[in-house]
Amino acid sequence: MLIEQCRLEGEGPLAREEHYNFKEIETKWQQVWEERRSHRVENKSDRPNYYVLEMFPYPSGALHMGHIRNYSIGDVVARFKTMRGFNVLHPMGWDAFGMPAENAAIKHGTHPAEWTKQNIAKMRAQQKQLGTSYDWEREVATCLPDYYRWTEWMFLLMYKRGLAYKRKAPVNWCPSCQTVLANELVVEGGCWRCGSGVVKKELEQRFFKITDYADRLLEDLSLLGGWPERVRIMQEHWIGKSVGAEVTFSLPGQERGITVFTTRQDTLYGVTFMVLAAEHPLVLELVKGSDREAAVREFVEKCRRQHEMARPGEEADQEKEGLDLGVHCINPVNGEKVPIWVANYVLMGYGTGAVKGVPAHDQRDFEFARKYDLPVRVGGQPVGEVLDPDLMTEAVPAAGVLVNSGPFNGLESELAKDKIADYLEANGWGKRAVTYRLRDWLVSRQRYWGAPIPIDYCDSCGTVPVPEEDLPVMLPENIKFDPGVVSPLAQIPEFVNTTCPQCGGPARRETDTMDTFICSSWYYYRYTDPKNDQAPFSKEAVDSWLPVDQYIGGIEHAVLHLLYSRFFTKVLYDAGLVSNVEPFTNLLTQGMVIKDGAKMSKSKGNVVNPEEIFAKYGADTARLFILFAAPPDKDLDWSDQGVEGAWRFLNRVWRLVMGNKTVVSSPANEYSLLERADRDLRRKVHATIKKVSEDIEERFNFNTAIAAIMEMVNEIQRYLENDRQHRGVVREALETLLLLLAPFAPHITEELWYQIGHTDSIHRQSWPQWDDKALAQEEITIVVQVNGRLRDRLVVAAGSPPEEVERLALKLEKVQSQIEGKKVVKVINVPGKLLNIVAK
RNA sequence: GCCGAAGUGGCGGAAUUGGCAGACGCACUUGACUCAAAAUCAAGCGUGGUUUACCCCACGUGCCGGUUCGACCCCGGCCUUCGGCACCA
Repeated sequence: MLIEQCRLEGEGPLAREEHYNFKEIETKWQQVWEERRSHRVENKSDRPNYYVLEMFPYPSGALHMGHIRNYSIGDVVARFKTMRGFNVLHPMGWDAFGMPAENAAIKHGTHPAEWTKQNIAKMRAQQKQLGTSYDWEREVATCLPDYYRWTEWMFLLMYKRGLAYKRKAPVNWCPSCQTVLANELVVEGGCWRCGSGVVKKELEQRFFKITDYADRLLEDLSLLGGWPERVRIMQEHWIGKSVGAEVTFSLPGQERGITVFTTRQDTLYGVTFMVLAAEHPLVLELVKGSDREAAVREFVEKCRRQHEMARPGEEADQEKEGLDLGVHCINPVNGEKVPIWVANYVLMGYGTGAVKGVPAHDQRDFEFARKYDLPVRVGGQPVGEVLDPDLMTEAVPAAGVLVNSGPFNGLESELAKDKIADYLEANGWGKRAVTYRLRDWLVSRQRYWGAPIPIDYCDSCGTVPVPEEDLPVMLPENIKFDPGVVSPLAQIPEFVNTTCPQCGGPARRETDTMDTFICSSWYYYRYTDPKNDQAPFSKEAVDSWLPVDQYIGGIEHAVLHLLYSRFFTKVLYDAGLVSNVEPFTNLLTQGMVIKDGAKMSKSKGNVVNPEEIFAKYGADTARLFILFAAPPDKDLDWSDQGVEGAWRFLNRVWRLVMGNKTVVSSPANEYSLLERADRDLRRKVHATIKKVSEDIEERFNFNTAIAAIMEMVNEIQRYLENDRQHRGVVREALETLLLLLAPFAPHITEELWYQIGHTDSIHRQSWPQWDDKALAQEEITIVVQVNGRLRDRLVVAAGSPPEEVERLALKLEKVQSQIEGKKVVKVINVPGKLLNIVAK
C-alpha cells in the first residue's frame, strides 16, 4: 500500500491526509539496489570511464548537513553521468585515523579502533539511507592494516626519493592535543582542531620536502582550469614565490658575511642599516665578549617569548623593536659601512633571516628607522616626484628612476633590478635567487591513532627503513590511554623494541605516527584497485580512471588536502607509478550550510540533524531541498519551510504520475494530429530537457535545473485540465519528468517508473535528448521599447521579416503615444527578440 | 594592510553573450472544498501614484559617476559584509 491515509481526530468520512509513503519506497529500493549490486563498477567497460569523487569523511559519529550536501551533489553528478552513457566510478571511504578517536578513548575508555568502527558502521548506514550510488565494494578505511600498509609504503617511497628527512626545528605545538602541527594546520594562531593557542617548540621532527616541488606545484596551477580561481589563487599565495637576489654583506676582518634575500636589489644603494632576526645564529656571535652582549641576550630572549605568545595575526601589529649590535658590515655595491641591528620584525623562517634596511622604499624599514633615528636615503625617484628624506612620512615602494645609485643612476627600477643582479653575479657579491613562503610539510605526530612511521633505529646501523616486505608495521592493540601522555607508542616496550632489519641486532622503532593528511593524499588512487595486496594500486587500474574528472568538497581544504594531494601525485608521477601530473581535473567547492545566519555547529545550537529530516520527509526530499535552495558553490540557508516546499513538490509529482498511470502505460505514442496545446506542452518538455541538461552538465546549477522541472510540472498540470488530452504527449511529458528528476530524487522516480509499467531501473535509462523540431517556435513575442524602455509586446509569426515587425510596432497604440511629437531617429532591431525605437 | 568573493522583493534565489528585472520556491493575502480545520486546488503578491474599474504612469538590482539605442551585467571611484593571508623582505 503506497498511499498512506492518515485519519485525523474528529474527522468526517472524506477527511484524510494523503501523501506518498517515502519510508516504504526508499527502504525498498535501497534494498533492491544493494541486492542487485546496481552500483558496482568495473575498471573496464565499453563505455567511457568517468570518475566522480567526494572528499571522504572523518568518521566522527554521524553525518551532518554539510556531508549530506556534499554527497547529494556528487550523487547527482554520478547518476547523471551514468544516464549520459559513462562508466562511472563513484566510491566512498573513511579518513579514519585521527585525534578524536584517541580523545574518545581517553574519555570513555573505548579503544580508538572500536570507536572508529562503530562510527563507520553508523555513517555508512546513513549514506545508504541517503540513497547515494556508491560502489561499496571499493570502500576503503585508512585505519585498516590493508590500507595503512600502503600508507607506510608511501612514506618509504618518499624516504627513498630523498623527500623524507628528520631535523630539529621550531615547530607548532598544540598543548591540548599534545602533538605538533603542520603550518597549514595553524588557523589564526590556534590549533585547527581544538582552537588552543599554538606555541613554538624546538623538536626533532620528520618532514616531507614539499618545497622541492614548489615550482611545479605553482606552475601546474595553470593546468587546473577546472578549479575555482580562488582556490588556485590561495595555493599560489600559500606557495608564495618571490623572485629576487641574494646579496652578501661582508663582515670586516672575517671570512664570512651576512646574506640577505631581496626582491628589490634596485634599492641596494638606499641601504642604511642591516637587520637580523632574533633567532639568527650570528646575532649572539657578533656581540660575544662585547659590552652589549648582556643587553642583546636579553633582547633575544624577549623576542623569543613574544614569538611564542603571539598569534601570527597579532605579530604584524606588534610595535617594532630593535637593538644596535654595535657592529658593521659592508654594502658590497658602494663599500659603505652599514650598522647591524637585531629586530623583532625580521622572521627567521623566511629568506635568510636577515634583511637589508631601506627605509625610503620599505614601510617596515621606514617605521624602524624613524623610531631609532636611522638615516633615510632615497635610492630612486618616482616619476613626477622628488622625495626629500627629511620630509617623508612613509616609505615609497615605487622606486621609479634610480638616484644615488652610482653607475645605475637614471635607470628605470625594473631594468635596474636586472642590471644590478648581473652586476652582483659578475662580482661574486650575490646571485639571482628565488624564495618560497611554502615550508616543508611536518608529517610526524606524537599520537597513537595514525599510521606508524616505518623506520627503525639501530645502534650500529643507525636509521634503517623497514623493508617493504615487512610492512605493515602494525599498531599494537593493547594500549592504555591516559590524558597528557605524549607519544603513547613509546610507552609500549613490545612495540618499541625490535630487531634491526639490517644486522639483526636490537633496534628501536620510531614511535611517532604520520599526519593523517598523508592517508588522504593518495586514497583516490586506492579506490581504483582497492583489494590489491601486491601494491598500493596497479598502474593499469589508475590509468583507466585518473585523473579524477570531478572532485567535490569543502573550500577549507584549499591549501591542505588539495595541495598535499597534488604533491603526492607529482611524486608518484616521478616514480613512474601514475601517468597523470595532477590528481583532480575539475573541482567543485561546495558552500557551507547556514542556519540563522551562522554555520551549523553544536556550539551555536543551530544544528539540523539529517536523521530527523530522513524520518519526517525522507531522503529524496532532503536531497531535493538541499540542491534547490542554492547553487552548490554558494552558502546554503537552511529553511524548515523550504524543506516543506520540496516535500510538497514530490507529492505533487507522485499524484500527477499516479493519477495518470493508465494514460502513461497505454501504448499510444505517436504525435500525429497534434493541436496547439499539445505542441505547446511538447515545446515545454523539450525546452526543459535542454535546460536541465545544460544546467547540470555545464554549470552545476542544480537549483535552476530543479526550478525548470517544477515549471514543467506546473505546465503539465495546466495541460491536463484541458478536455482534450493527447495520450502520447502526456506519456512523453511524464516519462521525461521522471527521467529528469531521477538524479535528484532517485527513490520516488524509480518507484514511479515501475508504476507506469517499466520493468528496468530508471537509473539505467539513457538521459532524454531534446528534439529541436519540438522546440521550434510558431509565434514569437517581440519586446517593443521606446528609448530603451519597455512599452508593449508584439506577437508575430516566427520568421516575420524585420521590416514587417518594425511596421507593426510603429503602429502600436502605446508606441504612438510615446513618440507623438517626436522624430524617430533610429530603430534597433534584434531579430526575434526586441525592437527599440529611438525618438527625440 | 594585501588578496579574493558577494551585495537584487518580507525570505532563499533567477536573469547563461549588454536586450522583458524578480523565474522557481518559501512566507503572506483572498477564494474554492469543508460544519470546521488540516491537506489540496485556484488567484494575487517590488515600491509609490492615479483610477469606480480595466488600465496607465513614475521609481526600482549597495552608493556616486561614465560608456551605450539599451546596463543587475561593461568602465572609473567609493561603502558594507564574508572568506583567505598577514611584518614574507
